[in-house]
Amino acid sequence: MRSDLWQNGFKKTKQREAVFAVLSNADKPLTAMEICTGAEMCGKGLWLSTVYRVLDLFVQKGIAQRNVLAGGDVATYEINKNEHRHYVVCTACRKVFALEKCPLPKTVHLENFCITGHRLEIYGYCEGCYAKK
Amino acid sequence: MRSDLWQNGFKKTKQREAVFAVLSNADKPLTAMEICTGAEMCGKGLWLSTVYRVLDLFVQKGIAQRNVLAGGDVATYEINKNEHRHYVVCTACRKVFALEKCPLPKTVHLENFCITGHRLEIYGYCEGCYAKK
DNA sequence: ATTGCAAATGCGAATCATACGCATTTGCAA
DNA sequence: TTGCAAATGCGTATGATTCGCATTTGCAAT
Repeated sequence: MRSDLWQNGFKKTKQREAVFAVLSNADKPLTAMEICTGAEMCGKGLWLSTVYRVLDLFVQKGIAQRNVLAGGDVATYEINKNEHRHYVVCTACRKVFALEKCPLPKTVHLENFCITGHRLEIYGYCEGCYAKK
Repeated sequence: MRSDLWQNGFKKTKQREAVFAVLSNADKPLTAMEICTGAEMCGKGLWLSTVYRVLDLFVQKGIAQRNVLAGGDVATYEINKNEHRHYVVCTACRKVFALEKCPLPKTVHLENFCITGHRLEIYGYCEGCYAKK
């Protein structure tokens, strides 16, 4: 775990560590609910509203990123690795796969706009769902 | 207005025409609420739940597309033009601008996945908001 | 035109994700 | 060890979206 994590002026708590741990071990973006049920809180419960608060903090501090995948209606969160990640979503079964590298050229530039990031999602049918058609 | 629109087996109603008209005249994706208040229903009110139902129908039939722009929590809808569109979002003031052309190379391909589309969003700061920092 | 009926809408209430409020608890600096 | 600001537990509020049902309406058949 990053040792500088808790030195940005905010307190180290079990809840925050738990949320961070779940996000760190995930290979895809997770919903607040998934984080809540997936968290190991040494036997004690972790409240959903706390998860949201922790996530808000992480997003604000740049530790995590929030987004809503295509067609979905719940937000998902992931650790903000500096190399950005993109996902492939099956519109039939809603499974999510990570893309290894960003297919976007590095040269993108815009007039009168300061680009800080981008979001790319590819959607379609995964092998299994395609077969079913 | 497309003349084949109402021949796909569903009824032509004032409400559907109104929603379609608003979406057609928009130059950016709109929320259900914006569509609701923007609709001209010859004096009569248009209910939000009806707007949602009409939008669901349009999405199902491929007439419109639904998405949730980065950082936001409400869905937006737009007419599904065959040439796809992408947007630039200012994370400070939440203004949305359309991108003229897709910067993604046409050659993107994936193993074991049938790509039907993609979604790209660029975010950052618009001129005004950048100046304020 | 009129009729009949399935489909669509008006309207309100339900649901679900997310935010908020406040009393209690907990890190951590002094 | 103590004090206090910050964080959490826990419940409730809010806002977007969906559902249910009685009424209305488009349209095919008469």
